[in-house]
Amino acid sequence: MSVAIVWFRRDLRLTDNPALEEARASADVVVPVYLHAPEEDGRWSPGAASRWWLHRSLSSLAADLDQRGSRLVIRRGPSLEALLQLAKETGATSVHWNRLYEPAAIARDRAVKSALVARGLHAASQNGHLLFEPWTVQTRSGDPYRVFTPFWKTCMASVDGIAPPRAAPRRIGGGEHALASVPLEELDLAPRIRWDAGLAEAWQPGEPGALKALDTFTRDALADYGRDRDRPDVAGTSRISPHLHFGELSPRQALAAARQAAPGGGTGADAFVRELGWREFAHHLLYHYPHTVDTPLDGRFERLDWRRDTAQLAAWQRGLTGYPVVDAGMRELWHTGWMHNRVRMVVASLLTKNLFMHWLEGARWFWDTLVDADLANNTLGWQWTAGCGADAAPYYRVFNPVLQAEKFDPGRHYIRRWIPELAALPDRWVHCPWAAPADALAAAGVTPGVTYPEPIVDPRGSRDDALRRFEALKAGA
DNA sequence: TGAAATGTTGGGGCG
DNA sequence: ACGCCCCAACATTTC
Repeated sequence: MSVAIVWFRRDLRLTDNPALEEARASADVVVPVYLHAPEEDGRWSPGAASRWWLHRSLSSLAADLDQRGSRLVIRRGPSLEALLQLAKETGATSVHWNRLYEPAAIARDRAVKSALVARGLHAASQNGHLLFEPWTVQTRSGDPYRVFTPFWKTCMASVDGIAPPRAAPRRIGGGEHALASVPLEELDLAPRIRWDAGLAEAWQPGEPGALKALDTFTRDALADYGRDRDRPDVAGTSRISPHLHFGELSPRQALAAARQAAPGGGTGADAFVRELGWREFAHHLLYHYPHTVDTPLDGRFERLDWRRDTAQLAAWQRGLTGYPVVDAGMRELWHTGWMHNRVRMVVASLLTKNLFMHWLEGARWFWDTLVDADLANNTLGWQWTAGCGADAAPYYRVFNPVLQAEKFDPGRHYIRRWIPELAALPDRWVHCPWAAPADALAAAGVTPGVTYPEPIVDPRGSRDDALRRFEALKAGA
């Protein structure tokens, strides 16, 4: 009886899982394993919200495997030692996994693969995480793309070659083993202090929840995605980002769902597929420019003297900046582990371009609080906003929180939901309470500086200030 | 996947 | 009927 190990990492699904399929095809018995080795992620080991999600997703995967006659083995790292030990215990002759693209994961996997091979084991990695692997997309001159549109155009030229997702196996078997497994609870992923009620209410981690989210989205929101995706007050987005991050869903499944719902394309489906493209682009950049996790791609930005102000940073983190749309976003993040992407850009712009604080401060906070925290997407997003990344927003692109709020939360529903202390203000002042006359504030029960903060910075002045600071970069180019 | 300043155009009020 | 002014709406430029 031949035995194959499937090493689950961030591909916590049974559908469209190439490593699982390959293992099943090549051996009589498949042993699924998850290895807990956060130290192997280096400085970007999962934050609190990610760990919360992982706990639940692993629990879900274990249940799904049980249903199919299999049984998940959980072990602690180091990964290589754990795999060798497991191979010894099971007599496995091969190890299969799906590739990751973070620098630390690439280095670890490379070392693991060569060590396994050196000990006579077969080690095989697959693509289960991307539509286009980073080294397959390049400019005419053979360089990586640094601008999204031409990158995506090149990708789309071969999009028809992407294989349709494969169905999950009905039965996997092999679960009768008596292999030791660390109880999930012992991994200490779930919070000890119960701050996670809001997360639990908002999300269903695991493959069934992922499929449900994708299905709900394609049914209810895909057609209007082009129009509604920028609206934080509307359920206009897919909310599949954490599912994609943990691989409870493959991008191929998302692509296929969009095409199935709108065979001819359609603006909603096209806009959605384009967003999948940004995810691809983020991974492309991270693969080719791994130093960007903590260093600006545009080297001139290393000279910038970002401000440090722990009180202001704390106000930003807690949703107490005095800008309703910013505070609404930061509170949505804290409460649900997620923030609408339009609002992410607004809060990031305020931090980096009005408060002029280092984008890494924001990246770290997002990393700890987002359930979809993803090194590729987070790095691209923050460098884009700060203006120091590939295809970045130019330094003079500063979001005006009031205008953005007017445009994308016209009904004030988003603000009223997350900033209840402003809910009674008339529409006119909800996005800019500092401009409201005293009697309107009093009537709404708002006392500036007491029930709701005064703005932490003056947007006009700080914008001009930031532009001056950035100007020095241009001069030194 | 900006905002603000500046420029242009065209309709309507009015003498 | 005409020119003038105002200004909203839109386009372009600049940061």
